[in-house]
Amino acid sequence: MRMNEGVEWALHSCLNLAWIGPGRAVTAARLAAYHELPAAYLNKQLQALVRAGVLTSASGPKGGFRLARDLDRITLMDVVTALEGPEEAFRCTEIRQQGPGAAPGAGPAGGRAPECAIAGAMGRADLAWRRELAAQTLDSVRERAERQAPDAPDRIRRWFANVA
Amino acid sequence: MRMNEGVEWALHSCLNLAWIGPGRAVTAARLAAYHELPAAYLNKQLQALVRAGVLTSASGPKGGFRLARDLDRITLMDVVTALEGPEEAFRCTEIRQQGPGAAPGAGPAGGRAPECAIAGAMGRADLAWRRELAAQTLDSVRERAERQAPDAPDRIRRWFANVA
DNA sequence: GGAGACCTACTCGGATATCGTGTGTCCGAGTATCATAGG
DNA sequence: CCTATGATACTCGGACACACGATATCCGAGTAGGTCTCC
Repeated sequence: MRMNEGVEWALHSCLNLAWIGPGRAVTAARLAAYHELPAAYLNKQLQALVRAGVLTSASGPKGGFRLARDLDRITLMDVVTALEGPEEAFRCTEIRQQGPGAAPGAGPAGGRAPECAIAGAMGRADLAWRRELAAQTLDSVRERAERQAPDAPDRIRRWFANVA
Repeated sequence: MRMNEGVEWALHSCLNLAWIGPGRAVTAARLAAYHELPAAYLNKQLQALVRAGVLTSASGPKGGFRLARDLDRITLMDVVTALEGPEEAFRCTEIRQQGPGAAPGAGPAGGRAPECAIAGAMGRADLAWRRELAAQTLDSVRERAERQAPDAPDRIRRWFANVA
């Protein structure tokens, strides 16, 4: 059970976009170059964020990506869901209703069987995870990052300004 | 990000083992047949549980698997960790320290850089997930399952008795 | 009749193929900019 | 000089390969029980 690597890339890119400022769009190539990532693949991840409404994109010269809203209105949950999909990690395949020993009354087609106790338990854990993800905004992450490296915003702003 | 399907199989098998009773060992083939699962592959998952100390195994005739301890001393966390490994889903690859814009002082080799704020935030979510997994014992799951299907224990016990 | 050794059948355990999803790459559609020509 | 038009370069967006891990399978090592033989 391994999370898509693009989640890390996307989160860093969102923070970088915020530090650069909403003034202008930044291309996927620039964002990728900053961390030496494959540009086309990062582009793919950013597309997913656009579909999810976290970023906006523009084609052509002076085009690129920019944040669709402020960091304090973007949660970790938004980014993870955009890239990993809405489904939870544990997928109940209802094997309890398969095989010779399955309960006769509650067939898969018959329906209205109460939720599998195992799926319910795993679902509670998943819910706790999502709750924590939704409780943390990218702005809170940015705040912690700046506390650890106060010079980061300036350094990043300057680097992107020079390259552009 | 999808969890190993074997987790579901293992959890159901543990519950079945508990309902059958600690009297005798059950082979992977029997456990698999009950849900029409590939026997050899289920065997592989059960092996992992043995390595983790959740089950014990015995070879030869009258061999098979049995619970290493009572259900109330086995948590969902035990099973998940046994099959998925101890690492968390989000792996920080430290891309913040890669590329031309990386902080000069805190190289990967230099070390003692404070934890990445993003990894920390994702880690908190992972911790909430694991905490919930560790808080739920298989016995509590069994209890809920029996409340939903009170006839399940008897039906299972009888099926395994007949086949054996 | 009893005990010991051998044989057999059965199970786990790990090494070996196959498949699917994530990872990475490429080319086309669309657009803002710039140069150019005409009024 | 100002405006309209076409060419151009640049960007995103989705279609196309590749790789690695999960899935599935198979065969060998080890063991308990049964059987046969010998005392």
